[in-house]
Amino acid sequence: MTDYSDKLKSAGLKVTLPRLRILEILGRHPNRHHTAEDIYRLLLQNGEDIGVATIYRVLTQCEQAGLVARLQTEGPAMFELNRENHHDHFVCTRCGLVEEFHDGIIEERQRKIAARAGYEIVDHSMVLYGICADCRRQLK
Amino acid sequence: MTDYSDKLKSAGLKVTLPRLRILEILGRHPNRHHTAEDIYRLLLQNGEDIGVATIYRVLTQCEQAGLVARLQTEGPAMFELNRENHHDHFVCTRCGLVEEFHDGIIEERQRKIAARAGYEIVDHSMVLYGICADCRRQLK
DNA sequence: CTTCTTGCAAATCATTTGCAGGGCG
DNA sequence: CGCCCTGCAAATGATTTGCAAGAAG
Repeated sequence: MTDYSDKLKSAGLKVTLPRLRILEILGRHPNRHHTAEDIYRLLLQNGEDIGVATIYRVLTQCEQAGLVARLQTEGPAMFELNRENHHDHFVCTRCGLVEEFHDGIIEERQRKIAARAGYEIVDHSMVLYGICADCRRQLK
Repeated sequence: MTDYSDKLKSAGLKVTLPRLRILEILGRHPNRHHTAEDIYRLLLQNGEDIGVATIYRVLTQCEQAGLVARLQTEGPAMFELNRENHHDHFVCTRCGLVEEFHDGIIEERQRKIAARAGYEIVDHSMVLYGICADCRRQLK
C-alpha cells in the first residue's frame, strides 16, 4: 500500500483524512478514472461523507502538486493517480470505459510539429472516442 | 461568398436570418475559432441582436448536420466551419491563439492503436497546449 | 396553415468561492 | 496557538430547456 502521507508532506500539503481517503480511492484501481462525483459516492459507501467542494479542492491541489492527473473529455473531468508514465486515452462513447495507451511515434511527431511552428509545448491532450471491443461484440 | 442557404436546406434546416448570420461569421475567417459569446458580440457589432441561446442552438444543429465543428478545450467550446479537411489544434495558453495542423503519420498511428485494441474510432480530439512563437518572442 | 425557430428567462451541470468553525503541526 | 483545511451554501460560467410568440415553406 502506497504511503500517501509522505507524498502529501513532500508536496507541502497537510496530511488530512479527506486527502488520504481520496488518494486511496484513486490508488485502488491505478488505471481507473473517476469523476469528482464518483469519488463522492465511493466515499459515502465507505461511510465517509466528504463534500464535493472538498473533493474538487483536494483534486485540484493534488493535480498542481503532480500527484493527480486530470482528464478533460465531454462531460465532467475525470481524475487518476499520476503515475509518471505519460499516456493518452481512449473513451468508449457507449459504456464510458476509459483505457490508456502510449505511442512513442505520436509523441515524437507532436514534438516535431511544435518545433517546426516555433511552439513550446507545455501539455497536450489526446482522446480517441469510439466503441470498445466489448461493446462492439454486444452490438453484433 | 459561400451559399449557406443551400447548405442549410440540404441539411434539412430552414433558412433563417440567425442561421445565415452565424455561418457568415464563421466563414469570414475560415480558420478562426470562435466561442458562442464571441459570435454574440460580433453579431451585436453588426447590429444583429441574437440571443446566445439561439447561437448555441444553431451551432449544435449545424454541428450535427456536419456544417460546423466544435473544439473542446479548457474553457468554453470554440466553433469553426467544417471544411472537410480534418485537422487538430494547437492552443497558445498565453494569448489564446488557435492554430491548426494535420499529420498523416499521427492519424495512421491512431488507426493502428484502435485496430490493435479492437476499438472502432468514431472521433478524436487532440490539442497541443503551449506558447506560440509570437509569445515566446515577447517573453524574451 | 403547420411546423420549425426564436427569444427570454429559468433551469441545469460542473466547478469554484466565501466564510465560519475545526484540526494538524 | 496560528495557519491550513473542511463544510456548507451561495456564486459562477457554460450550456440547455420550456414555453409563448413569430417566421418559413
